[in-house]
Amino acid sequence: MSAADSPNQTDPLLDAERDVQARLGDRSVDFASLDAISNIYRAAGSVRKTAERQVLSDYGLSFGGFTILWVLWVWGEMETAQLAEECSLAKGTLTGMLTTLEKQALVTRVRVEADKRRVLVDLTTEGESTISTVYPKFNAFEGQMTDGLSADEKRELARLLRVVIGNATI
Amino acid sequence: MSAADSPNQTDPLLDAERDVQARLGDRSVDFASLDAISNIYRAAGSVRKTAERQVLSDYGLSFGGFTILWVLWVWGEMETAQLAEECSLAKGTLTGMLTTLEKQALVTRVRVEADKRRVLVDLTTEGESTISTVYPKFNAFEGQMTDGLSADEKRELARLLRVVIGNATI
DNA sequence: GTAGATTAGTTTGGTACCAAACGAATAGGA
DNA sequence: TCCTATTCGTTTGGTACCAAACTAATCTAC
Repeated sequence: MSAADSPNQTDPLLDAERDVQARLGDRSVDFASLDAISNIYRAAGSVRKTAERQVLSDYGLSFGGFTILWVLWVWGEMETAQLAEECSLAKGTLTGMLTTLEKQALVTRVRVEADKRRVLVDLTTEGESTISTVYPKFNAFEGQMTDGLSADEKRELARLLRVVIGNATI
Repeated sequence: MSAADSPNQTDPLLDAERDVQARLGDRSVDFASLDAISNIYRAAGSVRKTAERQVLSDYGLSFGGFTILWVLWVWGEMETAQLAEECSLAKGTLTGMLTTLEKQALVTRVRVEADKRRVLVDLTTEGESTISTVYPKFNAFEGQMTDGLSADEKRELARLLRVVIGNATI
């Protein structure tokens, strides 16, 4: 616990809890849930920003663009709807991001002959070369972001988050 | 473990790992870090969307707007720079969001007389009333998102995430 | 075979978000 | 006392993102 490490200093976390409780008066606050959930955002935001600055900006990729390339790289060509689902994006958002990636010559869109409503998205040769260069760096970055955690702790973190993801996607 | 629960079904997580490994060939992949970090995004994204839909939309608040109100509510009036830092937002972003909240009559901006570069932001009476109504619902929602985790597991989740946050903000 | 419902992707309108450039105000030294 | 450097918040230009409206294609009943 960070508080135990420095017993003579004020713990900002406990300060925050005390201030929140003061605002809430006699109503009870579920601090365990509050801390867990709020740290999820903080972690996601700072890891994302750091990834874009340290890894992705060199290749002109946003975090979302990187995710799209990665999904296509691992699972192969895919229809728009499935790709949006896989990347957790609204389909309208994906349209715009694919246009960006198309301009960068990293992906192609091909209308399906048998059903002209559908569009197949795939990596170009350049897209494949980009993601296969970037991904090892990104994975190393992921290791750096989890530095200080044992392999078991990383797996435990992933497991606890899966519970939250399950609760949120219901 | 989810794989152990259903030994006769294919585990999508392991499928993904196998496919990623296939793309990487003989290069090694740090799957423990990959799963931990990628679940942070997934969790943050789905919790955020769910919060906006289930709790915040009733009050016309975005997630960012809610965070601003919450910080002001707990710690009181604050200068723009400090508020941006506290909310993990770029200062330019905060300017726009404060304009939105000002239009909604939830916050005020007052230029500091002694130093006219500075601006103090504070809740209006309506802003205070809004956040004190919304926050208990939001905290209940946080509990719902961590349903299935013991109090110890929630605290462990928060602790593991603090390590990641520390790594990212260096 | 065609009218109506459904489905797929795109467009639209709007907020959120960042980094960098900017302008006004202050501070600090010569 | 200026003159420069610094420090504020805002503006700018651009992407990302969502929900809802829209368009074209396909399917289903009849």
